Amino acid sequence: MTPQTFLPVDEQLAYLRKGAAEIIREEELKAKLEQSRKTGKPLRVKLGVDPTAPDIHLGHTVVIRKLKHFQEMGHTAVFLIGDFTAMVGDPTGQSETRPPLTREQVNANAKTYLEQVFKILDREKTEIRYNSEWLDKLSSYDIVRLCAKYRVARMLEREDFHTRLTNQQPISMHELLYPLLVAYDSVVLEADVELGATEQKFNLLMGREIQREYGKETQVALTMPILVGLDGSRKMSKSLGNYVGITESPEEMFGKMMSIPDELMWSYYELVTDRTPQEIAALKKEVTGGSLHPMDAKMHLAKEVVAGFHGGEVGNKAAENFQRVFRDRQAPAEAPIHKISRGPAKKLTALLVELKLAPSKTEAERLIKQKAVEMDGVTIEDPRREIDLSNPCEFLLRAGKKKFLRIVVD
RNA sequence: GGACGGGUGGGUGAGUGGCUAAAACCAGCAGACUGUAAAUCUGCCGCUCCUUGCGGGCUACGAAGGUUCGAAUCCUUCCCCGUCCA
Repeated sequence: MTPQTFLPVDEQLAYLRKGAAEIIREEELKAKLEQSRKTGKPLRVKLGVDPTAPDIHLGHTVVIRKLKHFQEMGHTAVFLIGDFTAMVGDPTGQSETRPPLTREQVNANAKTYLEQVFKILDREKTEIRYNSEWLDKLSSYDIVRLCAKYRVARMLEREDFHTRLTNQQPISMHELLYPLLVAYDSVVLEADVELGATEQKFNLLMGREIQREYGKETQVALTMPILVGLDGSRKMSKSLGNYVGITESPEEMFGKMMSIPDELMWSYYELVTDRTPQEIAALKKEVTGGSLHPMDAKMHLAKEVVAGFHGGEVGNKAAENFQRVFRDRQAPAEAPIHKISRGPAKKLTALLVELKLAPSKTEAERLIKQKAVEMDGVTIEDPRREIDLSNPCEFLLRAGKKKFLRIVVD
């Protein structure tokens, strides 16, 4: 590899620091950056992810985006798939032991994960590793030796273990192993920097200590804040349903972004866009000064996020569509089209379920009774309404605020 | 192994034989208002059928049996979780 030229350290640092919750220790990062600039050798930046779910959402992207920043600065992004540790289960922030995943689940998840990750990272420049590569090979002896390098009392200092202990909740032995294994990954990968969410702080710091124990240079721990979910209060997570999946359609994504509380948009600007801190500050000033409507500021945000995953053109379209539907209260320019073949008349309730606009007929009936269902802009009030499907036709069906479907009968 | 305590709808959690599809709260959904923000108000919030009715049926309170006209509630067995003692 040809020696690389890097931006001045201060410039790099300013960009890398953006949005970060904590850098431990910043002086070390600075020193490492200086060293790398001098030698032309990029830093190895580790981001470990456990493929515990098949889909990633905006919350996961915060830290991936930071890895991207390092990549943009010319450093080596090491994307570590914790295929082994996923089977152990990260106890971080868990109030209970996680059910372990099977190897098959983990592999399947890892695959879809990577596809999604490369919407952000540069595939060509990313080093992808799997920790089963080395963790699978550890002998019992190796594991005992690894365990010998850390003290129980210190392990139990962790907040999650501590609260579980005081709340008389169970902690399984293997959960104690998790932080050690993750730390060991850093030893093998010779990480200069490890990224993680704030809740990973303990694990990242542990990496430093274990690296030291194994005679390696210690990594810098850079933590990113947890992205708050759409509800504005709890962490973004799939199980809470307050998330934006990165494979979602532009319209859905846009709509979801617009539904976040106003105050939240600033942290979103910081954590899920590549805007510089100065730009964000300027924007914020405009809004507080009254020269920019908060909704417009939020629309910019939504547009950027959508554009990031679907392309700029699509972002603009999603914005236009949003204005059309919700500001001007018109039918969307392009609703997803659903074709159905001709047949006997069908009850609207059944149709709604079939089209997945309602989870059950009971629910569909409720929606109609609550005046939430429209056909071509006309509210349907009769839950017994039947839809004639005997002739080719086309209509726009709306269920609730957000769900539109253009039905084509042929 | 012993002694206790506990398992109720997405969550917390009431309910100790009929008035209970199961209080209350949270979450969720819809409508109004609006900027699909927040706040607020109203309604809904197991499934299904139709003649859409304060309608019928089915399923549901860890599991399986039993007692009873009737069980989330009583009995038996089992499973699971926690605490304390060893």
